[in-house]
Amino acid sequence: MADGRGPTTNSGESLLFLTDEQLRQGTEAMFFAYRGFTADPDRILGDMAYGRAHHRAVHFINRAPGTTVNNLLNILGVTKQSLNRVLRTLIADGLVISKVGRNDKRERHLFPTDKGQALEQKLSDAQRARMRAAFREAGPESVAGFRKVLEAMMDPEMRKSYTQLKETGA
Amino acid sequence: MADGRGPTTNSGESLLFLTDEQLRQGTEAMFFAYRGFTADPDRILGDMAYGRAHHRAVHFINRAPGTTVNNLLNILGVTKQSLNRVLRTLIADGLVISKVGRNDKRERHLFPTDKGQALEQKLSDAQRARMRAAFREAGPESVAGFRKVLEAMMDPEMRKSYTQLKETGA
DNA sequence: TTGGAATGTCAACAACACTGACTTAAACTT
DNA sequence: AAGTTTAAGTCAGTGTTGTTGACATTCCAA
Repeated sequence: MADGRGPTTNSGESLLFLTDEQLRQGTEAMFFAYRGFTADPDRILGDMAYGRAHHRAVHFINRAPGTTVNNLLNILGVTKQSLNRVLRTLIADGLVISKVGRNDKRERHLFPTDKGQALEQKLSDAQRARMRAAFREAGPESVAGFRKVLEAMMDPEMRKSYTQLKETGA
Repeated sequence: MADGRGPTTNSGESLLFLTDEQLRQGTEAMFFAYRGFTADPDRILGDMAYGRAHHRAVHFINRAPGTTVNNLLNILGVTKQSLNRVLRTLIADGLVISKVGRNDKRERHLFPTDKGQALEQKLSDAQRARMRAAFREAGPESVAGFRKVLEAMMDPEMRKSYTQLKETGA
């Protein structure tokens, strides 16, 4: 439908990469790739009593130790009730420690334990293995483009979180 | 850990894009971008009695009209019970029609109705608007890299489905 | 001291996935 | 013709993850 646009002269430069068909392929690529992206950690988590939400929490607590609950809430984009359920089990199982803030005692700062770090390592090893293979197959220029498009696809607030984390880890 | 690797001479060519830090950033980019990717359709679906699963089903039925239930099952990667729940409501609400196969009467072929096409259009318009903006911002070369990396990240079977669909729509 | 912010908890609920068991009908296979 | 396999659909139960809404606690700040 309204799709059969050939390589018409688009006022000078070719904008073929913006056709509906190209966009639809991009959509489907995101869908299928995200499935692959989560498949390996999901398989590991399936054997335990944990799920994807635990993985995400553990990941960002490892990435930014000492982060507050509220900060984590913003990064993960879920309700505090939802996060709290996950956090409770992680704390109870000794993967995460919650420390009362020194300056502001209302805040709780979250830290991974050795056990928590071990789990994160195990999960991200599996995930990174796939990404490493994909990066290697695609090459450095493709990886740069990959990152650029993904960044442009984020909500502005998420982009801010992403950039902050990026600068932290550099 | 084991992260402080500077720009060492990697036996000739630079493999900096494969460092743990780069891979972690790729992971987080996927996470944040996927959130943005699904945000717009989710907002629309939230007002109705439908969810993301309905979106996916409607999308692929529109994309490949006449597809069988089994085929859809493979594409979506869910159990038939899970798909059936979604399909039942879509058929009941007149968004999808199920036709008995002519050659093989055990099979059901799925087609979108006008109403189903309208919903798909509405959802994918929102999703494509964001992707179009991201593509435009990133540029054609980046888009090519984006697609290349995503393809490499898929499970082989998913990649097959993706390629098939791509050839169908071209 | 009153108001608001941060955190946490309880309860109820919905979406979406899963497993397992079973039925029906059609199509094959021996 | 009888038996097996395949495609689809159904019923029941369960688990994870998300949502609201209501409420308590603690602490900071006006």
